Amino acid sequence: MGGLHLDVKYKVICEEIAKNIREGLYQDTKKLPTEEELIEQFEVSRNTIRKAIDLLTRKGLVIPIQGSGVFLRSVSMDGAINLEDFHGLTHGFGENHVTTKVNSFKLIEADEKLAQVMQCEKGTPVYFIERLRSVAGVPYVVEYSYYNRELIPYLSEEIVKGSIYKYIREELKKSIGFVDRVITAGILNEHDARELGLTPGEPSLISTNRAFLKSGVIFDYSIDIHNYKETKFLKLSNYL
Amino acid sequence: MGGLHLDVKYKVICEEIAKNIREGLYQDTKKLPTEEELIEQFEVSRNTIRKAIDLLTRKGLVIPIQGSGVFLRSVSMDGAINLEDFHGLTHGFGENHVTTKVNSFKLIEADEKLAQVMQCEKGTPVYFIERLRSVAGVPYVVEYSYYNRELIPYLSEEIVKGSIYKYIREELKKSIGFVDRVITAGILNEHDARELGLTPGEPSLISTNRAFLKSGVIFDYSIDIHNYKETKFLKLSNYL
DNA sequence: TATAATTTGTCCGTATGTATA
DNA sequence: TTATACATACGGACAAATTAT
Repeated sequence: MGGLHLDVKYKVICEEIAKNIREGLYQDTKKLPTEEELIEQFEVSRNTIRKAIDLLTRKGLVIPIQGSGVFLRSVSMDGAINLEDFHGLTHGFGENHVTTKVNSFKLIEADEKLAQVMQCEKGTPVYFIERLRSVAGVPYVVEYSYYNRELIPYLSEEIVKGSIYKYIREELKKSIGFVDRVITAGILNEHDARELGLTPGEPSLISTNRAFLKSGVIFDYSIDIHNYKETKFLKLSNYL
Repeated sequence: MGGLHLDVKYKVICEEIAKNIREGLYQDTKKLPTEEELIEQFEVSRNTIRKAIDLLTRKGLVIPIQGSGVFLRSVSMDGAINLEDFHGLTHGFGENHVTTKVNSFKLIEADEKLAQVMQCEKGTPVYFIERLRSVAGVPYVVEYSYYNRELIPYLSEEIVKGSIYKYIREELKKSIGFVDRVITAGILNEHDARELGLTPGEPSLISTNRAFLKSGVIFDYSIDIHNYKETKFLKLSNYL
């Protein structure tokens, strides 16, 4: 799940509690055990428990209220993309439900404009991929992606058919550090409309993304044209 | 900043550093001083500095890289709504640039459907407000808002003309706890198109929001129909 | 209504690990 | 290899908000 270093205590505990939440373990009280109880349960310090809860909070699963407890944040996330906890479509919807049609897969050289947004040299070899991704058989998003080959040295039709992010994490063992996402609405052109089973001129929900490795370099630039009838972005924020 | 309890050390330090960033103090190195230096500068513990940096990271201003430093995250936020750090239009764009036209302002009773989304009793008195908000003279968003009068006991035409959130924070002295936001795209109807100076059938970028007080109750439910030609949502995420 | 108990929030200090330069 | 700089983890003390008595 992105962080990958699951050997870290607070992340393990976070995952464990998240699993408990999914399985409905806290449904009677609608809140987590107290910090004190979790400390005993996991045999770690208070700081570590608090870091785990902080992670759960940032993912939008719980909301701590001083003096009262850590409450489940019951929001229906089904069929929505949680912007706080997004690691690719397959991770969110399950590998079985997501099917991918590869419309284009080629190696190109970055022109001036692409080089600028990807913060690389002009002429850098870049994989260009166009994919139509469907969820449960329904066209969901047309993705236009660019991957810097100097950072992602090998991609194949096979990999591109599945989850590229999963490949980067699990095979290349590279850690994704952070992502910039700009969300807008636009008008479908003929090509994208046809792919999505919609009509040109209808709206689209667009996400333009730049993904960075932990070292701070951009390895992926992509433009996602979403089916506006199917896509919901979820943003669960806490006041800072 | 919303949290308001600026008497808390790490929030004060966060604001201080944010101000420094805005003023270009770290532009030469493009990174913050080391934790050690910040500890000396602010005369606090390492934990407190780290909490401040954590806040800055969550707001999307910096990105810490282990072994290297805390780097400025140079993303142009101009004209965009940063989903991580949003406390009302006026807060983001400046009070002078935002003008508000109140199209409707009345007290109603929550019907079954509204009561359900606002998690209140059917029949609860609720303020209904329709506003057109413009930025620098350009129509930006049509807002349909519902405020629970049992939580926000008084609203006037005057307040509604300005920033309601500011009023809640500064006059009512209530702390906003968290917000659920669902972002979708839709098709403009005749009314909203006219308000936004667009054409019916054109796209809209829609944000449907529920805002909670720290105690966990919903005080505001609103549907924002954004001018798709003007609005960009920004989501700067770190991998968790 | 007032008090005490419960529960999370802030802040301090220290030690050790890990990634980068 | 060494030094630097952030990450993880432990411990304790007190404050603040809520809940129960």
